[in-house]
Amino acid sequence: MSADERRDQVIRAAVAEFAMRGLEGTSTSDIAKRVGVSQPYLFRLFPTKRDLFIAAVGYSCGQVRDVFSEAAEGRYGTEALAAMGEAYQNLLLADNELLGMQLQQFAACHDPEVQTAVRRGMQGIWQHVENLSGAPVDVRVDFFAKGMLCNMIAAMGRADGNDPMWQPILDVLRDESRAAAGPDRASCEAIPVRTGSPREPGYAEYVLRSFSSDSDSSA
Amino acid sequence: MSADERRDQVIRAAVAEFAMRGLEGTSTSDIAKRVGVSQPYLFRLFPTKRDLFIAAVGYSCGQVRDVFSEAAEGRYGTEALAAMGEAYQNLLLADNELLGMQLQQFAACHDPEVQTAVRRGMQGIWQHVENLSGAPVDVRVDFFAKGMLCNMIAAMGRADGNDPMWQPILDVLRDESRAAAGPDRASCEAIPVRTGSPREPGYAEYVLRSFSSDSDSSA
DNA sequence: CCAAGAAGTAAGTGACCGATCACTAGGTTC
DNA sequence: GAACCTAGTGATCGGTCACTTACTTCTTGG
Repeated sequence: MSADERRDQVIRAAVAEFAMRGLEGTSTSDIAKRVGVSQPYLFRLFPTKRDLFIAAVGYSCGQVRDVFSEAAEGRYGTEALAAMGEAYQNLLLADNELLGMQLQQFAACHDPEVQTAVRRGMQGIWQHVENLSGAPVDVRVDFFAKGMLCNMIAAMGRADGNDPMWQPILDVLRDESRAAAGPDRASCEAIPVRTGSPREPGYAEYVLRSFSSDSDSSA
Repeated sequence: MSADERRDQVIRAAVAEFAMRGLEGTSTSDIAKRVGVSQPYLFRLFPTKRDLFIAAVGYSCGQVRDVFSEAAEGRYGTEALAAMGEAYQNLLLADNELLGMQLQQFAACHDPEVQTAVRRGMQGIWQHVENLSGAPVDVRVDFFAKGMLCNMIAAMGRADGNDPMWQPILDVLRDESRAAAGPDRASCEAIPVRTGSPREPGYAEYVLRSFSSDSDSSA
């Protein structure tokens, strides 16, 4: 298997592991074990654990963009937003690595390099939602705000809808996103949608930047 | 110094440390150093590091409640909510441990015991906001959703308002909370406010539960 | 056929971490 | 003054961590 293919495999495994225990709580052995390679080999593919984490952040942000693209296909304005929101909530219900990475990446923002990567990833998602929906900024702010609240409720394990306290809140989150797509909010319907935003450079770009010519110069 | 006073001191130090590096990234020596006691002594005050983290979660949730109480004093309905929101945003600007604990506690929710503690803490805050504002559930959902979004933007270091991309978003967050308190949303104005919700059992209750009679029975 | 380079690993390193244990100092009570 | 309690420490242990070094095996193209 080529190193690039391996790197891809490692990143996917890293997403799964980092999503559970975070940057500091995950050992490189855990990731190596999941891939099925030796732990030292990870350090040939990625210079440091943090760099692998950053790549995982980029990958998972790309996944979010893909989910949004798929959900919004053929829809416009707030209707697209509602579809994206519903797709996202459904994703949180299915135990998914996306939630974990969302939580862990913000928690790891104390590290400046991680922070920069997270910022870039979130900007990419934000831009993508703007391109897909064409909705005005205040509507998008609402969209993201509620998404973040969904994350927190899901983190607390109350996204399955079996809790008397959180269920009404989840209902509000779901109903409002549906209502927003209804006919009473007409301002966005006519906004032309700029689709096909060029796929932003994600983890692949990172890999290229870091490993374009990884030579043992001292050998 | 009595053990209870020390425990309090340790919890405050733990909040500061855990807020930065999280449950797994913080060493017990770091916390001990900050307090000025030996690291082994922490384990006389708290049985495990995780228990200390849980106590820190409880403490920081209590702080949030206190901030809300102070901000909402003498205000009602959405007006109280707006004041709380503004107080919270100002708190995020001043580099505060609250943000870090917010982020870290959700990231640590993979641990079931931590998750339970976080859920209890957030339920306490949620209940507190309901009591203070008396606002209907959809308004409160909006309030919390935007608070969570503020957290994320602050985590990315863009809460200081010097970023061309995030500034408009922060403006929306601030303006909307103000507008919501304006006269065009009257439904909540008349709702009587139940103040003085009994201070919920926080970390102190935890301490009592765990250390009510800590005896070396084998000696 | 063989050299060069790439994929991959076994073994190891020093640092660190959470937790334990045996112990001391100072005070209180009969 | 013996018995007892509480606050607090030094030493250290078993284990884990990220990362390194030196090696082997496989592939490939001239």
